[in-house]
Amino acid sequence: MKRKMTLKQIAKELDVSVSTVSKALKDSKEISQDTRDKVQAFAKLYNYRPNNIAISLKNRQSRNIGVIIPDIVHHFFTQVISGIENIANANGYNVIVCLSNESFEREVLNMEALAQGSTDGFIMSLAKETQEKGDYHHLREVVNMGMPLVMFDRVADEIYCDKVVIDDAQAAYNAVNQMIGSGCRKIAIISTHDHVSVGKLRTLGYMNALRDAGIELNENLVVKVDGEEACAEAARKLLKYQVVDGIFAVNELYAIIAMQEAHKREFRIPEDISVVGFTDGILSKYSNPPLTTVVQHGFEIGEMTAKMLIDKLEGREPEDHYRTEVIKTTIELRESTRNEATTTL
Amino acid sequence: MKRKMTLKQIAKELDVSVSTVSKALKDSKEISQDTRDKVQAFAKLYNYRPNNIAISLKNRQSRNIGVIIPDIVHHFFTQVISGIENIANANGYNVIVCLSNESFEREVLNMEALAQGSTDGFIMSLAKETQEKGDYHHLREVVNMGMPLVMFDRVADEIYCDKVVIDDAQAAYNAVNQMIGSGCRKIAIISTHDHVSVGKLRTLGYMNALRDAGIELNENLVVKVDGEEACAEAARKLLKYQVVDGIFAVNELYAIIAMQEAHKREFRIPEDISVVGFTDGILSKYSNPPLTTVVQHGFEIGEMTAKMLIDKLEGREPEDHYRTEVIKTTIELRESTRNEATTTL
DNA sequence: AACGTTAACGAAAACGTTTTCGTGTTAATA
DNA sequence: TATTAACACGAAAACGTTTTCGTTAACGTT
Repeated sequence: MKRKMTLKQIAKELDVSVSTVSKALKDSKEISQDTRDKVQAFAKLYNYRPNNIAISLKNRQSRNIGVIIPDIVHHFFTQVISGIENIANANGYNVIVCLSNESFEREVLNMEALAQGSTDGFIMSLAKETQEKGDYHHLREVVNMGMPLVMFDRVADEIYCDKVVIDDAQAAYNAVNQMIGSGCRKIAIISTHDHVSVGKLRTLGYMNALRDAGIELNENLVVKVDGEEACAEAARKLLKYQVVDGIFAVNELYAIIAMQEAHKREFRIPEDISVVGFTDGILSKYSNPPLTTVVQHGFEIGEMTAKMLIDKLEGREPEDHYRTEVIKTTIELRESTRNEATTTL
Repeated sequence: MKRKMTLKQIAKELDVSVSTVSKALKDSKEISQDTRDKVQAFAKLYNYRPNNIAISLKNRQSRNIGVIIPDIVHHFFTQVISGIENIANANGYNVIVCLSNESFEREVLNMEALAQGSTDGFIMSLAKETQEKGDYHHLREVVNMGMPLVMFDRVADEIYCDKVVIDDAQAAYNAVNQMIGSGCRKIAIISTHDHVSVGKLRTLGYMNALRDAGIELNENLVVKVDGEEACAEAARKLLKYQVVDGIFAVNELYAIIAMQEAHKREFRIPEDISVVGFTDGILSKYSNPPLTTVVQHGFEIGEMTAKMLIDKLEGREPEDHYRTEVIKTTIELRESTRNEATTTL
């Protein structure tokens, strides 16, 4: 490993002091033009670059942003990372990505490791396990240390920090409302056994939409499942034993699976049954027929989290004041729904 | 921002020297049991953690791995990152992710920024622009500095470093061979205008498979496209003007698009036409019918790159000796092909 | 009494910066 | 000529560690 050029070496070579070199490189007028030129030329020649670590130590900041997410293979999270990276990069920050893999322990370990100087602040979405446990001591700790924290998507209400979320209930409401507008009356919802808000909120939006349209809630059309197989099974039952003319699924995958089951039973989509998903991903775009979905705008969420964090880091926002930004969802109308001239949201 | 506990503070509080504290915390027997206990208790009470940055500076290593990839929203890359993260984490390394967004400039900038102490080594896949330019000075630079570099997928042959790739030609050969085995004789290939090896190699494998099966190459069945629309157009022409009983696409998306076009023209899949894609992603699994694909095993590729890098970093591999690992691909047989009892590869 | 040994600790250097506060030299001013 | 101001630079501290090399005191050995 070749030694890297340092101020000290330059100083020695040019027979000046380290301070002089440092100042000369910053074009400080405390140093004569002559010396400045000499130093700069030498530095350029040997391709001198200041050592990030030394600067971090000196300034007590790393210019790194720690991102802790449950998992990276989901489209939504990659979009968020993309957005974060975009803003971070533009502001001279690097992004350190850690995966909790939905594990509480790894989430804690990762946070603790990064919190000791590696990172100036955190952006995170909670692991499922963490949500179930409801143990947020690690979050409290970093917040108490004065490290800015921005949570998104899966957030902990009881932690005081900046947050970026979508209005799940409203988004679900809009989606279901759209289905109603296109003539659906027997709309089923396929949701998850969420220990968390997300599933509940989306179900709530579903119910409100029905209520506001004067449609009575049929409990048989409200199903909660975990896993692909369970979803397929539930869809089969739904289609076999119930009268259904619309299915609203709380994620993309469940919607696709429901569509597949509908196909198998020879339902026509969207003529016989409309299907709407949540979280716009690549599946929705290329499924057959393409799926109408609620778009969460992960990229914008990522950008927003990064903006909020950097604002805190650079002192543009007061430390002790926390905001919760709600990012608007939209509906991407595709061919799995009958899209009359109803206003798109 | 509350000050973090440091050795110096502990020393002051307990009225001993910094060195004593440092040694006591490491349970050095140079220090009396008494003092050790006292120091450790105090440190625990105040939740002392050593500052990563200071340690990095001292040890001249960051325990960070820099990963530079063109883009993160593709399933393949997220799988690779997952694999990297998995191994890195297990070995006490963090992963810094930077996106080049296929831009040469950002790739260079990111590398240069990370190379100054932030990172002990790099794992990367080249941006398209970089490949077109063929300008690899930034890679040379980090290699010359003695920083380990591992390239994967889109690699630069002329750079001496560790590499992890798949055998594109062989994989394509196997895929096409599989189609031939199931009775296809008029097999088309939809490839990209790659300035790079990948497209060429896969086409080569396609040709070899035909040759070895004694099937004459029909140039009309070899199409190169860029972009989704172009692909759809090409598929339409293929299906309209040529006799085709199999389509091999060099990526997942093109395969799906080809299937859609085939559906529109009322071809039955796989009865009339077999379709095979490359790069197993979520689309393949949930398309209708599910798509037979060549699986690249991104997770394993990621794990391998991380292993190789860490081996170098920890001195388990000689600095000046470079390996190229070829990760085996497999074929995931699904319902877009007629899967006779031919050996799966 | 002189010497060596050991235990327990501290001082200081080092990692590579930045920044404050001198200090010596020269030139301008009173 | 004496004073001041400007200029050009260096020394040293600081960021938080780790590690080497003392140093001191107590004790045991001849």
